[in-house]
Amino acid sequence: MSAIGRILVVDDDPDIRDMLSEYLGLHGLEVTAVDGGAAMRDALAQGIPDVVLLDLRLPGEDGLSLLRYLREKHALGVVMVTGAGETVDRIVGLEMGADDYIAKPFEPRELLARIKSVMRRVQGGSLSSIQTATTGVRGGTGGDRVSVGACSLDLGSHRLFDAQGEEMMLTAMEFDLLKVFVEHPNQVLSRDRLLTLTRNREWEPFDRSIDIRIARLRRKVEPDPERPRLIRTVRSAGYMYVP
Amino acid sequence: MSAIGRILVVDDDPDIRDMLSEYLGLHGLEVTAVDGGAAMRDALAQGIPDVVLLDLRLPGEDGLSLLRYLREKHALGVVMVTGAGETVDRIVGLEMGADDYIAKPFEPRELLARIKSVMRRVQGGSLSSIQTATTGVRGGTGGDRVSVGACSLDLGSHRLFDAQGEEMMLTAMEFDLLKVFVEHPNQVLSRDRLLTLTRNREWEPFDRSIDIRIARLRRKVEPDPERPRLIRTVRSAGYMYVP
DNA sequence: CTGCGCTGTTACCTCGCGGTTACCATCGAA
DNA sequence: TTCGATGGTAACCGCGAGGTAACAGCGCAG
Repeated sequence: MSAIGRILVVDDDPDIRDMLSEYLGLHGLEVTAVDGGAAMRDALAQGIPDVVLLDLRLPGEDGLSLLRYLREKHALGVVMVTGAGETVDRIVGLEMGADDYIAKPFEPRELLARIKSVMRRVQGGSLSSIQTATTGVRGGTGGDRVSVGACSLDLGSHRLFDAQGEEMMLTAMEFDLLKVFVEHPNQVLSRDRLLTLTRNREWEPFDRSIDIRIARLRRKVEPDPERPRLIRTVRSAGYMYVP
Repeated sequence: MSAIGRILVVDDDPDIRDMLSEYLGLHGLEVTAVDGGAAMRDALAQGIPDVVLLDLRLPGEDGLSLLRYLREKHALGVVMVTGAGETVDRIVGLEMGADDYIAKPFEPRELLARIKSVMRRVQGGSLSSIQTATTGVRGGTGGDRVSVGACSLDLGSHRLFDAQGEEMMLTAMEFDLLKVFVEHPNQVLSRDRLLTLTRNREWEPFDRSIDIRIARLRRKVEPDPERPRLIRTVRSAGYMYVP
């Protein structure tokens, strides 16, 4: 399953960084961990996470000023972490604009819950259709339906239906790949890009896995897999989806 | 005499909590009062009320985000309380999905009236009532009947009947899980989501409890438990109910 | 206290997904 | 045409996700 969000951990203790990276990673978050303000700015230059987990007490530039910096420059969620005796600062931190707060030593599960809560708030408006929190019972309809050639793809239920309405079973990998294509029509996507977009890994030369994935996907969505029209091969460049 | 309904008061002011507990209690409501978001979640883990009375201005996680949380996780009524000068937020609160709204300082009688109104709507209408199990028999509502494959599920009495009308015994856990599925058809539900929706706890990696629950439920509702069709496995994503 | 039923944990097994390898087809440049 | 480069895919295989049996712990009724 795709990552539920990206988090940047800022803490000077390497043990804590390792622990959090592993724990949060296992729970489906994409984690980056750095040790201080300078490294944080570098990381932000690489990409903006949904949430920053920020230690209040840091050598050098302290957490509050980093918080102020984040609030000025970026629109993201911030969860502050403070040492044991520093609960007094709670009000200060929150008034500064942190979205939530947790004191060391913390229960990993509680931290996760708070992060998720902030993440929901952050992702709520901007990002792509995460389950819109409708009031009451949701209608029985699945998510968005997208037509793919003669087939129809249900993004909510991960299901593909052919022209006759018969369901074709898709594996997780096939769905991810097809989804990427649907989201990037008429663009040549390199193998590298395809691997990144399906959150798999980096591509290395002579990696044929993408080709296999394409072949397997074509067998399911192309009317005539021998002569593919939907998912085109662009020689020495990659593949392209043309609706 | 039995309580006419259960209400959870979330307010950081102890005086207000005391006052409301007494006043609403005297008027036949079963009241629980807590001081913030964390305590609210704890209280919800104990049992789901009919209505939550939610202060908009709270230290820490503010009322709006709690409202969003409630709307995502539970089917219950929400009445927002705001401070004097905050009437501007009315629209925001209601658009967020609060069922009603009242401004401090309020007349207790008016508050009670609004709560009762929301409570009627919640208890009478489409919203569920898991809590009937613990509070004993609530008005003998005929309970909605939902068909699940060849079976039929009575949401009011927590009973499941097979094609021949024979009753199949369901444990509490099995009912909760099945109910969640019925309320979210054709959606892939992650293990994490399933656990929170059944009011259990957070999920941690390698937690197999959900799998066991699924297996046990399948044995009861699937015509052929070997080849499940109703409750489908979505590899590396979760499970999905397809009616 | 005792027995019982519910529920989570552990452990083991199974199976299918997805990647690697290998070989062939095809394309493009000489 | 020839030859290297590129892509298609058949076949194999390792591993990890998921099913579930068996056990343990717990709450509860008697």
